[in-house]
Amino acid sequence: MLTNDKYDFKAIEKKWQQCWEQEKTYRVTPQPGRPKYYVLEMFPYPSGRIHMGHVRNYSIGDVIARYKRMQGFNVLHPMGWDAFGLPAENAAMKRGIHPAAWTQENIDYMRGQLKAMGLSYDWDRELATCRPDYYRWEQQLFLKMLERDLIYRKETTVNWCDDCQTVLAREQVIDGTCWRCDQPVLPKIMYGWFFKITDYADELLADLGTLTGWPEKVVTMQRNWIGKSTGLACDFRVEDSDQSITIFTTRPDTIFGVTFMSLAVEHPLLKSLTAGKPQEQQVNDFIQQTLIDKQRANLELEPEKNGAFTGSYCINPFTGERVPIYAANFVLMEYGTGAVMAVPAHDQRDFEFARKYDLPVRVVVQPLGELLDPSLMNEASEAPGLLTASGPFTGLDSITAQQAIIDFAQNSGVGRPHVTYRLRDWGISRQRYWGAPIPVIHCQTCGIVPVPESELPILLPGAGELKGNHSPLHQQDDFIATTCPRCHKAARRETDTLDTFVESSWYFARYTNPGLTTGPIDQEAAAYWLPVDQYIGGVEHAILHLLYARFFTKMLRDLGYLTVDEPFTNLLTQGMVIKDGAKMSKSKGNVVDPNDLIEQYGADTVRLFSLFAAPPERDLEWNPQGVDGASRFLNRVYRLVVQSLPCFQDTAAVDIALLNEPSRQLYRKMHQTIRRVTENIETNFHFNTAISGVMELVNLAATVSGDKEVMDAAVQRETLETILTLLFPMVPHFCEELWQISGHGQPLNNAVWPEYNVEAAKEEEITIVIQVNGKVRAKLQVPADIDDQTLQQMAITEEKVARFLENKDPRKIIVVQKKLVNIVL
RNA sequence: GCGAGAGUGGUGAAAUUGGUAGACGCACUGGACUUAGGAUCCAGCAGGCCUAGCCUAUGGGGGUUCGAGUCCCCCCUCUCGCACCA
Repeated sequence: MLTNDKYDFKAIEKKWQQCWEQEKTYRVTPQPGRPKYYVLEMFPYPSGRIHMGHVRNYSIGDVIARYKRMQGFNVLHPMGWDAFGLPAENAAMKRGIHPAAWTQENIDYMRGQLKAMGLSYDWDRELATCRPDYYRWEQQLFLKMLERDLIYRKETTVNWCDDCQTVLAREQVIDGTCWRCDQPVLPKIMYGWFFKITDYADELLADLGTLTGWPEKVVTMQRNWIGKSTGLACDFRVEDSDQSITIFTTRPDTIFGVTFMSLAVEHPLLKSLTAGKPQEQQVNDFIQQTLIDKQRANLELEPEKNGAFTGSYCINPFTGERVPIYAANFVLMEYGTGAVMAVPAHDQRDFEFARKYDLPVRVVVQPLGELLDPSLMNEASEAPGLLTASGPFTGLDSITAQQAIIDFAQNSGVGRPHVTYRLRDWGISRQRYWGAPIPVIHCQTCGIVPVPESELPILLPGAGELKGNHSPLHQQDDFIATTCPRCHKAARRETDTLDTFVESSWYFARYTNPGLTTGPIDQEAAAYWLPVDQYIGGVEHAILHLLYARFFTKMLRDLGYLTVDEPFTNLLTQGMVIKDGAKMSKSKGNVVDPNDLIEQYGADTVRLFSLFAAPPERDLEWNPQGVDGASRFLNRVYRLVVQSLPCFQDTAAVDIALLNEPSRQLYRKMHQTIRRVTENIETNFHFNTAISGVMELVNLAATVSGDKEVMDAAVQRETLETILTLLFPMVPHFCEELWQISGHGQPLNNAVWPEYNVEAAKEEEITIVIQVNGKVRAKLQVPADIDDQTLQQMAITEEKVARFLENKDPRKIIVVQKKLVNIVL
C-alpha cells in the first residue's frame, strides 16, 4: 500500500474497519476492579442519512473513547437508534411503506455510514427503541411506575399540534410552536397520561449543584425551568359566602398593600362569584374573549392588562378589609393557585391594572433612601425595604417581615408556607401510531386496568411484519378490542403511545446489558458501568432530554434498578455545524453530505477537520478549504514516515547525553508535545489546540530530519511513533496503517498513551522579554537556570535597552522568573 | 424585561496565576521544481509611519497596575434560554 506522495485512504480505511469488525476489537465486558469509563454520544434518530452534526458529535466521542482506552480504562462506547417518532410515519404515508420498514432501512444505511467513519463502538450492544425487545421493558417500567403512583391520567388543557395530530409536552413547545414541525401549538382539552416529574422537582433542583461537570449554561437553564418559588399560601374568605380563595405570593411582606384580588379566567370559583350579580354577563363575556385571545396568542407582544369586576369581595385576613375580586387576563391558572393578591404599589402588573381600572395604590414597603408617594408613582416599587402601614409588622425589613407574616398566618390558621414550581408534570400521551403502546386497558366496570406483566409486550400492530395498517391506534378496531384482565368482560385497549422522549430517558442504562431478557436493566451491569462518565450532544436538549433522563434515573433508583442519583457525570454540549452563517438544513440548501466528503477525502480527514476547526463547544463554520488543509497534513505525515522508514530499524533507546543539538531539540519538542496534547484533552477536550501541537512537532521533524547525517535515528523513530500515537484517537485508520508499515507487530490500538518526561521537556535556553515602561524593547536568549541578578544586569546592559537608560536612573526593575524584565523609568 | 454566554487579522482560531497578542491552519502574494499544477517544497503575510527604528491595534469609553485580550465600572452589538411565574 505504499504510494509516492498520497496515502490510499480507501484501501486503508476499509482494511482496518474490517479488522476491527472481525476481531470485535471494541467489544467490552465488565471487569470488576478495573477502572471503567462510559462515554456516550446522544443516539441518533434514524432519519435517513447522517449529517455533519453527527460526524462532529461522534468524532468527538470516538477520540475520547480511544484516548481513555489508551490510558487503560475499560471503555464502554455503545451506539443505537432512537427509532420511534413522527418522521417515520410521515415518510411512510408519503411513500406508501410501513414506518417500521422505513426505519429499518434507515438504520441499516446509517449503520454503514457510521462504520465507514471508523468509530470504535461495541456494535454488539446496538439497540433500537422501536423493537419489542426494547419497548416491552419500557412498558414494564410504565406498569411499575403506575403501581408506585408515579403516573396518572387526567383531562386537562394540553398542547396540541394540529400538523402532527398529537399532544406535546410543555418542554416540546418552543416559542409557542412544535419542536418538530415549527407549527403553532394550540390549547386543547383532552385526557392524557402524565409522569409525576414534579414529585422529583426538589431533588432535580438540588442535585443540579452536584453536576460540576456540566456546562453552567445547562445547569442554569434547568434551574430556571424547574423554577422553584417559596412564599405564602393564604386564604381570603369570600364575603357573604363559606368559600375562600387561596392565593400564593412570594412577597408576603406586601400583604397589607392588597387593594384587589385577580383570578385567572379559568379559576373554578369565578362562576359562583358572579352568579346573580349585575356584572355576571360582563364577566362571562370577558372570560370568553380572553379564552379566544389566548388561542391565537400573539407571541411577540404581551397583551394589555385587562379584567372585569366580579361584583364580589373577599376579606384580607390581615387587615379585615373588603377586597374587590376581578377576573384578569394576566393571571395564569397553571401557576400557583390561579389567584393573585394584587399589590399595585409593589408589583408592576398589579400597578398597570390598578391605574387602568382606577384602583387604589397603597405603599407598604419603603425602599431605603426613598419616600414613595402613590400619587406620584409611575411604576411599581418592587425593591425590598422597611414596612410601613402594616399593623404590627410596621418597621420590619422585608426579609424579616416575610417570615413573621408567614408565621402569623400559620398560627392563625389562614395560611401556610408554600413552595411552587414552574415545572409541570410530563405529558407522555401521543395520539400517533409509531410509538410504544401504553399498556393499560379501559374497562367499563373496573376502570383503568394495567395489562398484566405476563402479557407484555403489547405489540404495535403491523410493525412486526413491516406492513399493514399504520393508522393511529384509536382508528384500529382490531387492536382496541380486548377483554378486561380482571372481570374478563369486553374492554378497550389504551390507544395512546408513549412520547419518544421516554425511550431516550433510559437507553443509557439499557446499554449496560442490552440483551437482557429478564428485565429492563441488569442491575449488576448498571452498577458497574453507570454513571455515564462523559455524555456528548447538542445543547438543544439542555432541558428536554437531559431533564427527563435525570428524572428517570432518580425514579429507576427508587424502583431499585439503579444505584446512582445522576445519569451523566460530565456533559459536553457541542456546537452546531454551520455554513454561510446558518445551521445546515435542507430548507436552507446549505447541507454538506458527509458521504461525499468521506468518498473524496476519507474518514480520517473528515474527522480531523471537524476536530481541528474549532473547539467542540463552539459552533463550527464549515470551510471546504479547511478539509483540504486536514488532508494535506495527513499526507505530509505519510510522506514523512515513509521517507523515514530506515530509522525504525534502529531500536536502541535514546541516550540524551549523546544527542547533538538538532536531535536534542526535536526530542525536547516531542516531550513538550506529549504534555501539551495530554493537557489539552484532559482539561477541556480542546482537540483543535492538541492537533496544532502535533502539527508543530511534525513541522519540526520534517525540517530537521532532512538532515540525515546529524539526526539521531532513535530520536527520529521515537518522534514518529509519538506522532502516530498522539494522532491515533483522531485518525485511527491512518495511524494504524503507518504503524504497521513502519514494522510494528502489535497494533497501535493496543498501545499505551505516552507519558512525557519532565526533564526531557525542559528548555535549556529560554527567551526573556525586556520591557521598558511596559513596552517590549528587546529579547534575550539566556540559559533556563539563570538567576535574577545576572538577568537584570544583562537586561540593563542590552544595547537596545541601554539607549532608553541614558541620563535616567531606573525607578524600579521588575523581574518575572523565566519570563521578563520590566525596567520602569 | 430577566438570566447566561460571546465580541481578537482577509478568515477558522491561539494566548498558565495579569507578563512577547495573533500559535496552528485556511486564503492570499512571491519564488523553486515542472509539459502542466487545483501536487510538493521555500519565503512573506495585523495596520500605519519619519523603517538600524517607532507608533497604533483584542467591540467602545473610563479605571486599577511596572504591565490588561485577561481584573473592576459604564456603554454598544450579537447569540442562546425563559418570558405576564404573582
